[in-house]
Amino acid sequence: MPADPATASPHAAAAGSAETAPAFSPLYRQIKALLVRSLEAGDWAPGEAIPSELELAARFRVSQGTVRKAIDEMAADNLLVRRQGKGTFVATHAEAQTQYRFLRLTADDGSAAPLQRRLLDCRRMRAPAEVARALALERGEAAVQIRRLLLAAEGGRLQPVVFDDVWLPGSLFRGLSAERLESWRGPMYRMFEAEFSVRMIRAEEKLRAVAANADDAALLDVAPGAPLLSVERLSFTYGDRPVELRRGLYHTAHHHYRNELG
Amino acid sequence: MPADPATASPHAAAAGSAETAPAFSPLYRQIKALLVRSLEAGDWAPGEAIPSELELAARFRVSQGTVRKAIDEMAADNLLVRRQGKGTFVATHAEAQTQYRFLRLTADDGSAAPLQRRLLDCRRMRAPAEVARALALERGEAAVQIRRLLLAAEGGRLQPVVFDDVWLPGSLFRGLSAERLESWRGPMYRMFEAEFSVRMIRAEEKLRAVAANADDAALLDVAPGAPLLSVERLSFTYGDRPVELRRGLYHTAHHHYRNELG
DNA sequence: ACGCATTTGTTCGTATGTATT
DNA sequence: TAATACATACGAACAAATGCG
Repeated sequence: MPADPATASPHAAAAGSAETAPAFSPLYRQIKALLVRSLEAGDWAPGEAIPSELELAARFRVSQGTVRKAIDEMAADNLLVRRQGKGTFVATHAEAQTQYRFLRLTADDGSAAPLQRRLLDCRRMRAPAEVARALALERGEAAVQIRRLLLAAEGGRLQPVVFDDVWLPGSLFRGLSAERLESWRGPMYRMFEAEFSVRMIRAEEKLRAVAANADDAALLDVAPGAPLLSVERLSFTYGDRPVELRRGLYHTAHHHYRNELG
Repeated sequence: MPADPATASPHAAAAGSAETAPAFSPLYRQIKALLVRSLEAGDWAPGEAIPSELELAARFRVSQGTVRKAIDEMAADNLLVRRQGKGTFVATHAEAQTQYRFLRLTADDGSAAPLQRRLLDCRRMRAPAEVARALALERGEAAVQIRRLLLAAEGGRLQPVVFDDVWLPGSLFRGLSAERLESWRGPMYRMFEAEFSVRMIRAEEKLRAVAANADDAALLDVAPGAPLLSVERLSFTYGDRPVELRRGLYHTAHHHYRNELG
């Protein structure tokens, strides 16, 4: 019989609490919870390999199969990436397949040319009420606002396609500045995890069609009133804590937002 | 040692073909392929239970664990639904959780009031070129066009929110008529699988913001030129065969399209 | 170039727990 | 209560991929 991995065996846990929602949790889920906590605590850096299944099994005093099932779920959650023969690695926003995991914009002609970035500004300020609410900040707490354009090369000319307005909790992103953003090569989310240890795990988006106002129209080089796709994104890190509010305006004349329904 | 489930053992299959893409496929994937073929052939109707894991294991001469892994993947693909203590069931577009599996429209206030349907017309005709291409039909082959509105009760009045323009292959939907659509209670996809044995497994959507033309504006009760969310959906059945092309126009003043990024 | 050790992937078998009827 | 079906957990063995000596 395996020793208990946490402070209570699954059966003791089941018998012990009689009122909470998850009154019982199978062993592999307890292992998963422990592993998630290790990820959260930064025990293993993004891109790094976690210990092998056998080692984890020994550490937790459970069978390899139980560890395997925990890791399976975490891989399905995009927290880990398995590579046969090599090991299991902490997921990153840097890898080829997941490079722009959260960007669903595609050119209508299917060309996968990466978009150019143009930073408009990056400022620290008190979070506006709406932002504070979304990010669960106190009234008047600091926030960072980033505004930028993404541009596509169309017929030789750079055309703006996306206007992003990003809000981050100031407390988590001390030292983030326009200069650091400018000098960073690679996806923004990669920078967040590498430089600020903030990992975007999951996001919820709300899409709607809106008419361009004068400012948006000027930025995106469209006529005022032109239809734009508004994408409001709330991104979460471990423990479903919201850590980014982003509002994107997409000019969808030659691009579209693709989605897969399963 | 288990007898081979198909006509060749995994190793024989691996040794046998030296040029095809999936030169080797693990046993549980071969089982999965067999089960998918059974679903496709209609061996078990939607909503019906498939044989138990132990029975399938005996039938295919493999262990229960191998069947289990095949079923696990099919459940992840939304082809099957597992229910502890009861059995494993063929997925349906009728169940509560999956009732409107493919409809991502949500009211801004979070109310989950179901939308009313209003059928505009249902006609058979030769498929237009664009539709024929999307559905892989021959030139001039028959198609069915359905047009309808979805309406929400807002402040006591019914307001149109979605205008759907649906195209189906005529050969698969013989006998589909406005009358049958009118009299059907429940999701359209549920009707398709129950009455025409066409199961929508998966879909790809392309979203963009467009300006309402005169006809759209009249149907959706908005001003001409108003921004609308265009959702172009291509739905697939088994074997990734396209069986529906749908273009929805969403009025997103009080509703939005929600999406989850993992 | 070859073989070996390591790590994940696959498959089997068995026992027991939990949910449903 | 008993039977059935899926869920969890263990253990063992071999296959496939990788990397190193």
